[in-house]
Amino acid sequence: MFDVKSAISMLKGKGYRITPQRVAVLRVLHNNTEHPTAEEIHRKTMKLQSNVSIATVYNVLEMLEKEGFIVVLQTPDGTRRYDPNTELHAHFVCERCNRIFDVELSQNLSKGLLFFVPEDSSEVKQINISFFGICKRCAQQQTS
Amino acid sequence: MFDVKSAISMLKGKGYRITPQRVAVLRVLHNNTEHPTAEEIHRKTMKLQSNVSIATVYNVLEMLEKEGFIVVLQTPDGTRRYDPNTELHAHFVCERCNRIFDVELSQNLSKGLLFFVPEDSSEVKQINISFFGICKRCAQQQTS
DNA sequence: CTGTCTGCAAACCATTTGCAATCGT
DNA sequence: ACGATTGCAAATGGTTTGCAGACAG
Repeated sequence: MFDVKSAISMLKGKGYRITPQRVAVLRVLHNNTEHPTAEEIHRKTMKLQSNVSIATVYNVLEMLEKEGFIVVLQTPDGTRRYDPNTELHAHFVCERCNRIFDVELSQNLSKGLLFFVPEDSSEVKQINISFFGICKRCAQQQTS
Repeated sequence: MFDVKSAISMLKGKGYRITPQRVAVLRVLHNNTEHPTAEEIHRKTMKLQSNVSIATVYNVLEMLEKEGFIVVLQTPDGTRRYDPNTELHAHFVCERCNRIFDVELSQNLSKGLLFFVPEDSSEVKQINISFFGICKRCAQQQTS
């Protein structure tokens, strides 16, 4: 998980301009374990910085992913969610409410997985492990 | 991997009508390891059955997923791809050309993964393991 | 100052939807 | 015959784009 101050100085070092919009998105994502959508990030960012457009949120998210500060998750409903935790871990994805929960993996299993990285591909940049099902909260509600 | 004839009889047993469109989509997906998009499936299906609309392809795919004959994969570019191989296996996803390649996992690792299925969620219906990177073919081409 | 970054609003495009006509059973 | 299924064409909605103005360095 990045630290806001050091993330800012790293971005500055790479030549990026430090705009209030970028800082606000960084602050929203910092320590965020909710796997928010772009729209949710936009809503929260506007509370810190009223003049932020959704287009800018997408711009900043794309930049943060490119620079390795966040990872992007595709959900079954076709939307994307953003995760500042870039360590190898798994997700449980609720197919009803589309929320995502973190699932910790053991060191052993993580290393075991890397063993299967296909060698004929140049480089594996990311690994995604997802369990799909219905979360506890949705399971308790009637199945309409 | 389903067999076309037994898939048809299973669907018939469940009360589904056996339309030429459904048979054609089943035939396109049978033994298909290309992880095609809906549009690719539509194109190939039309070669077997000229009167198939893209809406019907989506209908049939949704039904086949619901009945457990195929699994749906989300790609980084936001489109969906369809896989008739419902056994637990991993994928290598090329972030440049968006093609998907199968990666076999050992029995041991598969079982190890199941160990991490979160117990406080009612039921895990599917597990997805994906490696992201650049495939050999794309890596050989110049990086524009 | 200068070129990057932003906000706006339109464009994009995979997927979904509504409905009348068709066709499997 | 009857209701499930289809094709059509429009709608949907998350994401992207083009561009003029704003602003960080």
